[in-house]
Amino acid sequence: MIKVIFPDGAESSFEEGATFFDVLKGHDREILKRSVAVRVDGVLRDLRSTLKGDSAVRVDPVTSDSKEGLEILRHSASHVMAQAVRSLYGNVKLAIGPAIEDGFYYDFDTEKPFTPEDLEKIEGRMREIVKADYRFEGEVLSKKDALDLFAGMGEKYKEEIISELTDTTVSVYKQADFTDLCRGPHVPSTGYVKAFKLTGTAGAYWRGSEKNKMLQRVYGTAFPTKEALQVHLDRLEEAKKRDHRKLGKELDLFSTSEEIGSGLVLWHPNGSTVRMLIEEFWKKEHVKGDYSIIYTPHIAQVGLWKTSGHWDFYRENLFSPMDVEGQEYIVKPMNCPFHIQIYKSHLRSYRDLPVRYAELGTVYRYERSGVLHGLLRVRGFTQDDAHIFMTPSQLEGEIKGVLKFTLYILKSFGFNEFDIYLSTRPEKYVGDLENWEKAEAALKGALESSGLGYTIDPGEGVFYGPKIDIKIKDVIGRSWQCSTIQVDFNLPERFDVTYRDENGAESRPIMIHRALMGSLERFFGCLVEHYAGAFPTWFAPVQAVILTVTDRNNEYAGSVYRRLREEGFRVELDKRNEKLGFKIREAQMRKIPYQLVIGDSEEKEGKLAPRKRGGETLDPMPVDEFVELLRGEDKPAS
RNA sequence: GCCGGCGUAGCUCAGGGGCAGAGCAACUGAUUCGUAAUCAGUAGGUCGGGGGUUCAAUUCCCCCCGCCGGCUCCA
Repeated sequence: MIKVIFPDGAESSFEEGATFFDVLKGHDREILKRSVAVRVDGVLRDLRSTLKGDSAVRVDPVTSDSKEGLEILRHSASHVMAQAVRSLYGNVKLAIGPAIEDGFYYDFDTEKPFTPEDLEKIEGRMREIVKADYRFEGEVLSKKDALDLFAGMGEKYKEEIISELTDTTVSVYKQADFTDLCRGPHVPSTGYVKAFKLTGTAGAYWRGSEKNKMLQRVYGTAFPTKEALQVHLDRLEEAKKRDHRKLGKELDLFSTSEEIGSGLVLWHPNGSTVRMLIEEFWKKEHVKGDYSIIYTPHIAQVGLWKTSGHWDFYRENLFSPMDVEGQEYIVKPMNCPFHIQIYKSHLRSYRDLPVRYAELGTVYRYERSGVLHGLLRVRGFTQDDAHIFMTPSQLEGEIKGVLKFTLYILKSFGFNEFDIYLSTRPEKYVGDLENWEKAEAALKGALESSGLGYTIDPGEGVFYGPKIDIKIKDVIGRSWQCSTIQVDFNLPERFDVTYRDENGAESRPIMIHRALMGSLERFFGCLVEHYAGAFPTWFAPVQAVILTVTDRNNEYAGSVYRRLREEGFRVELDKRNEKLGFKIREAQMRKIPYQLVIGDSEEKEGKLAPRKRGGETLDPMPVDEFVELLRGEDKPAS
């Protein structure tokens, strides 16, 4: 007999050879219903596998609503999909089919790419397979037997995977006549994959390398219940509604033009107003934060970037040089060399440090056409850039200061949840190891003494130094990479940046590169999606629109309009000969925070009747009172 | 850059080898109206661009451009 200990502390005994089905059945039938696998002394196993060995084991059910369980479910769904594809299309080779963040995919090597109709066909066949409820049966083979098996099936990708495994045995799973290489575990049978949907196709390189063959990937998702699947699909719908590209058009915020070129953004008056307000706020806060605001040119001699190292590291992303009287110039891909030149325009003393230069610097990078995406990935964008030059002993304190400043700015725009990452030295790097270690330690120290939780992203640092990235969470839970704080020992070296230390000796300062919003384009796109276009009053392009009920009210409405304008508010006056309902609808669709209704009764009493964007109507109030109300909202969140 | 899809009026979209369609927006007129669409009329197009097949191409084929979903990349 083997003693089984459950997570709640309960214990029972079973014969060796009992399946985990039997084990759970005796413990809790409800949990068994939701279980897709078990953890046995910490190791994931199939429900169908059996108890053996030790005198006592701990058994934790893995339910489909847990993170692990969901992964198992989705992984099984990918096998169901592979089975469907295999049965529908003859000459298909299987590559890999893992569970991912929001679902699963499977890569196939096919003669013809899948069409949307194929997707429906595959989904239909998957439903048949689910209905047939085939058992997932695991089997362990020797490496050689497995190689023979998959070689016999012509599965060259599986062969490649197996031959690179170091284990002496490999496991395979079968359902009906379909066999796949798989570590497992799986749900007990295909019937468990009740709620799934195929979501798209894509080309994907074998093993993620451009040098390899492009395979056909099919994406799908699966959930424990139809309801959970629907919630997920609704969330995708919601994200679609918030898409900044769609809202950008609807709210007349920005556009791009085929005649101008890809990835180059035109900021329309509405979008420009938001940007202007962001920039004004940004500048004011940077002055308060002891930064000097500077401006630098858009083109410069290519030598600057040869010195910086970017010419070697990022040449394929730089726009081609232009010839200016025999000198090669490029349009700038970053601002740092300019800031360094300003620093170097004087001899600096340790007493001058830290020196903080901030610039809303517009840069241009040649992004490959396939990667462009709305405002989030463009070829011309404005960084809210700054470079801080400091002594080594100032480093940690400066990083702390930047962290605090960053969170303050982000919170001002209504973002309150963050994921913080510390990216360490990548494979391709410059500089010596000692400096890298110092820099990583300084970043870590600043995070820890600021009491901020973070995740380490190994090898994701920039070639010249480690960095902290802050991702903001939007209102529907998506992450956006905006802020970055990078330590750099390299550029000061390359540009021979110096200061005189306490002993009058020439010393090397350290630089921090940092951007809080990243780029204004990206940050704006994020704001659009976070607020679904309904911007807070303080940076809404139009804060209020006055709506007259009839022509009789035009004169009074005009005086209210002038008053609000004089107070500095962004107000419009809609005195078109239209019904009130029509004007409200239009203002509502433009997501203007306040609609101010003025009819005969308001006019008589010198009032206005505010209606909020959400539909709430306020009692008519004197104009002065509304001025106070609006003034109260016309400022950042924190 | 690569794989796939798409590109028709300002916007959203229908159509399809034989005269180019709707709704909204625009414009004109009527209506003076109280919290999400008043009515009528008018105008609007190189069907992304170039080439080819055809008596005839917006429709079929090829190339290019742009956009979308991914892959790869992202200082």
